[in-house]
Amino acid sequence: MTTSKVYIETFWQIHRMIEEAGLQPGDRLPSERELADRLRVGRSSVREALRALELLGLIETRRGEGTFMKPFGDHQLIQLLGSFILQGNREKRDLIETKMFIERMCLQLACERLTDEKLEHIARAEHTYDLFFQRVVEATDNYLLLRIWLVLNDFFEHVYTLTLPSEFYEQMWTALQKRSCEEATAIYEQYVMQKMSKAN
Amino acid sequence: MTTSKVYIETFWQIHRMIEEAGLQPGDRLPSERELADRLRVGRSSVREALRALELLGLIETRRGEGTFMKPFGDHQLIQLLGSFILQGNREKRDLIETKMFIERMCLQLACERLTDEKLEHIARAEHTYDLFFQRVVEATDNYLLLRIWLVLNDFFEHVYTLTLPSEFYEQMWTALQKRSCEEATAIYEQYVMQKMSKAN
DNA sequence: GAAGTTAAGTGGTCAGACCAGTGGCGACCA
DNA sequence: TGGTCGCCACTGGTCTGACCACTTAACTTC
Repeated sequence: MTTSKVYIETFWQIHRMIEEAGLQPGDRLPSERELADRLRVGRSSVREALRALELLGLIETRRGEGTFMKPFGDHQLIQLLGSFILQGNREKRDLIETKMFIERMCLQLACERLTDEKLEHIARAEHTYDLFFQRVVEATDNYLLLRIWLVLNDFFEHVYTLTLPSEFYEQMWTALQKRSCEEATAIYEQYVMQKMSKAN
Repeated sequence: MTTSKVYIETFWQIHRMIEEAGLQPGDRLPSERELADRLRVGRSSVREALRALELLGLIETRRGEGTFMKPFGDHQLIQLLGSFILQGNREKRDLIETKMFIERMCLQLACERLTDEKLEHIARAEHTYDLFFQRVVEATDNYLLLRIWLVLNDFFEHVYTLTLPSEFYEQMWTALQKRSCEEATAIYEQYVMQKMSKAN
């Protein structure tokens, strides 16, 4: 009311600055020190504002290089999911259930849309669950879905570590190569869902 | 995997602390200085982590008083995020595709878990798409899924208005009453997906 | 007992220092 | 000439200590 918080003010000023300068994805923002200087606020306030912009997915910071506009029209609605974090086992169950459902959904979509190029990309992925599956989700060509999955996976990693045998990755890749939705789903259920049901 | 940035680590540590202490809405968190002391990081890092939690709607800070758990149910973030949406066609496609997929997922889950009480609740819902479907999603008993759907729906409403004939609601309710996943899915595809494919 | 004062604690902000990466520029060498 | 190496300026990341504005509660005073 009386004095609005500086970092909020700064947030909007930077946001306006981005709009007025017409910054495009990949473009660089002024350095934190210069922003602080220009807006006549402390660097810490600038940083708190930048954190918000980062969380919203508008910018990306790279140490030693600078702050950049993030690629893709990245409406970060999904971050809202963060509000679910309020404690409890029930939320964990919900998280696992939702994540598995979405992953199966992605497998289906991937089978429909998979290009040879994307297939190659998946093949080259390391045999860790998150890296492998990220490429599968990318193959769906649905950026929103990717965002949702990334958030779910991020939370998931703080709860469990999922390691699967090499056969899983090999069989899954074979199924994807054949674009066989049924086969991919079956493999997923056999390995992942079985393992997660035991973990509960 | 390993996040080198302190403020991200701190974010998760505070989050864990909230969980383990079982903090409820309205409860107070330790002061910034105490958190910094306890987690052995600088106060500025604590503040950047708190900013993130605040943006996610988990906490609320009151100058001179402290930091408190926030009651959930706040839509303020959605409004904030709303100012960032620059709707491209690709994003629309992703939104519609994802929302429809999730709704079908919810139909499946609802058929598995639907209680008579929830069924009644659905029956009493008005015949508007969002109100009807919200109750369906609620019937899945998965709060995370509900959160995701609410966000998707919120944005969806800024793009389209979906009106369906009464038959849809009646047929759907009949299918749910029978707990028939196949039937419900078929009705969904017949009415919703058909209509949306034309809208594109 | 009530009103006013004080002191301690809290979030908000700033300035300055240092660390750790990045990248460009110039000196040096083959 | 062409390449390489190393220096240095600049960037984000972090910490510290200081001060302000505000709240609360204990204390003093009438």
